Amino acid sequence: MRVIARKGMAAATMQEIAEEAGVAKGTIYLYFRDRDELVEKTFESAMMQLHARVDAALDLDVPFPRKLRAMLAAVCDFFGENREFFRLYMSMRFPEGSAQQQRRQKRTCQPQYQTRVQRVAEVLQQAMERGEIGVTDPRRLALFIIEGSNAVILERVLSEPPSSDDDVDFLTNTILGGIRK
Amino acid sequence: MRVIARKGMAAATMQEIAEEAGVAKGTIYLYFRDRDELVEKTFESAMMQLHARVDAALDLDVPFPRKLRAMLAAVCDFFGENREFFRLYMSMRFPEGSAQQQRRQKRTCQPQYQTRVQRVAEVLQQAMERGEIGVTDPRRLALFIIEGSNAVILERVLSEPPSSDDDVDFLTNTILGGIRK
Amino acid sequence: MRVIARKGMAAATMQEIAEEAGVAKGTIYLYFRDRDELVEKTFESAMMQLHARVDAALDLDVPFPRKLRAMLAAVCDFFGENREFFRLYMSMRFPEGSAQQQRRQKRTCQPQYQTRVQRVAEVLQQAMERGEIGVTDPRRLALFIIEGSNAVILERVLSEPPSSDDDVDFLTNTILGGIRK
Amino acid sequence: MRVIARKGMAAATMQEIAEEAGVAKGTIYLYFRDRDELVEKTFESAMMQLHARVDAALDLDVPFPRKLRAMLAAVCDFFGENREFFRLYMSMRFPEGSAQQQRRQKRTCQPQYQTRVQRVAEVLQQAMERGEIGVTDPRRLALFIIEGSNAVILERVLSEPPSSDDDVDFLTNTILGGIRK
DNA sequence: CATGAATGAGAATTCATTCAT
DNA sequence: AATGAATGAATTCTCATTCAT
Repeated sequence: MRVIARKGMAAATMQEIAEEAGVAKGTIYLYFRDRDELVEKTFESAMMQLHARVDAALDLDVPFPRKLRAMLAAVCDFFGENREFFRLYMSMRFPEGSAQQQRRQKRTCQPQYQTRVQRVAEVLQQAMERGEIGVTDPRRLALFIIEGSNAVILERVLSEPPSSDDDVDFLTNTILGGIRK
Repeated sequence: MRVIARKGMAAATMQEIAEEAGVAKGTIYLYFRDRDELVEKTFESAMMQLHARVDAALDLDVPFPRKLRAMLAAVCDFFGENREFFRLYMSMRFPEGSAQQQRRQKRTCQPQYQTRVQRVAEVLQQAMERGEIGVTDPRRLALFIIEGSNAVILERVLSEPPSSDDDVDFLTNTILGGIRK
Repeated sequence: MRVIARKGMAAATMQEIAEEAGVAKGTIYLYFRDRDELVEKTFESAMMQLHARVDAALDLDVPFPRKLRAMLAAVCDFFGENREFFRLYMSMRFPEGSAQQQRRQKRTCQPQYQTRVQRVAEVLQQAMERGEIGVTDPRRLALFIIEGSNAVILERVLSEPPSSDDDVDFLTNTILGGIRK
Repeated sequence: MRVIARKGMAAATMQEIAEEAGVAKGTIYLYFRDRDELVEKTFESAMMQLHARVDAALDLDVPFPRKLRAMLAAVCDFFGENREFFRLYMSMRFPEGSAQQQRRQKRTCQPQYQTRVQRVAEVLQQAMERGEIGVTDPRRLALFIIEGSNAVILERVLSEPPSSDDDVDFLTNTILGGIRK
């Protein structure tokens, strides 16, 4: 995961991954059929961590605004602690490589992403049903919130040095209240 | 551009690009020094097209809400017409490859992206100064709007078949009014 | 000839030769069947110039020592004026490339070299017959004199800046008198 | 070394070298960074062998004429046993290829040649100081003897079949006594 | 189990040669 | 006659994968 995050999915070599892992190249093949499977499993494992934190926030039994804020904080923390993870995240959304590789990645990685979108959409749906927020398409809203937030969070996390402006406040307010005066 | 968009920046081979272009491999080298330059120039050219449309929308002399809607419509149309371009767009934001390649890509491609962010931020700033929208950090707001919108637009463009729900309406309303009831 | 001398036979490209000649690449093929023929003809032409000067010296009707000195002076002058020619000269002696290329080069270039050796050997033979020098194998002697002299001459010509020690004196004396005290 | 000697430094391909070595192309790159390093190391290794033999002859504690004869015999034997090595030897003196390659070759290969010249020059200098031979420029003399001898030795070694005339006698006598009657 | 040397398919790049203009 | 854009075979180099130890 560290190597793929650093070099990007396409440029990460088995040699470098083996070195970082402190094993020989051949050893990797005792645990993964081939490079593609390694990348796949790495994705899954990385996303699990993000999922776990986001789910914990979404499972809180609090009013929606606090739930939203908790989720944004979880994402913010996660990317802050795993500054290079974002590349895995991006690679996963838009698989590269041969048509076959792309099909395979899509099969295993997209579900991971879709799960996250779906989870957020469900929470939004509940909030709509409880009258906490206006009614609209929950799925599109989930996408909008997730990626809009990611962009803001990544901008800071990737900048050197990361400034401490409070993105969570900014995002919570913008999402809840919009920008109209 | 078609090949890079289809296979991803790292997986596109000179052979396939040549075939798609209907020329021989060697011919490409008459027009580009090497693979890196080809990718670079392809980026620039592709982003120019998007920039041109977005700028046209932002240059309209209309109230901010209509300007925002025009911009979203421009992006929506562009990605609808160039369904595979999005991958170029994503690759550009997070360059892959060797450290050297990454540095080079950062040097040439990031500015293209930053230009777009900056352009939107300026328009937002103006709207704030005119009292059309609430005052906040224009740059973060630009990032949030651009990537949140992209996510929604891409979701539809990439789905088969693209449904006709009006993303522009959805996005305009969500951005302007927020989701609070 | 200038390009081959500068870059070496293998590294000289048709493009660079064309540029130096001030014509287009295609034009060269109006005058030479292919690259091999160009190299061949270039060799011949270059050697002609050296031959002409050496022959003029060897044709002088003077005692052998003066003839030897005149020949050495001719070679010295020639390499001094054509500082890069030596590379052509070396390439010719030991053809490189595929077996086929080597055969072809050997066929056309070796005779040029052999002609020079033969010419010197004849003059030595005459000197032996006239009792001007001791009797020995004239062909081996010719080789020894030619290449021994070349080495000394090239050393100076290729050094920066060429010093003015008199190689012709040194060589004439060493060849005639040997090194025994 | 065999392939470079056969085809010449510039025309030897990695494929052919691999075949001759009985390994796959890729294997070569486990032992040499790139083609240039392979050529470099091959030079060094080849010259070491020649140096070792020549040095052994020059280190003998015998009068100069015997020392000279021993050196010539060493060279003669070496080229006789390594009939194709001469091409390496020649390539080394006059590097070909791009300006960059030439610079690199000059840096690594010329010293090998210069070492040999220097070694012979020192022995000549000693002989002069001991009054064994006439006083003259030892460096030029070394060049003259080395290359003159090489030419004679190669002529025989490269001819098919090698005749058995004694080059060592011929050379020793000519160098010591000159050709004057 | 672990290793890492060896493999060879595949990618980028070069350059002699052709041919329509 | 001259041109130079286009070609594609040939070459260097990389790296996922295998397998004998």
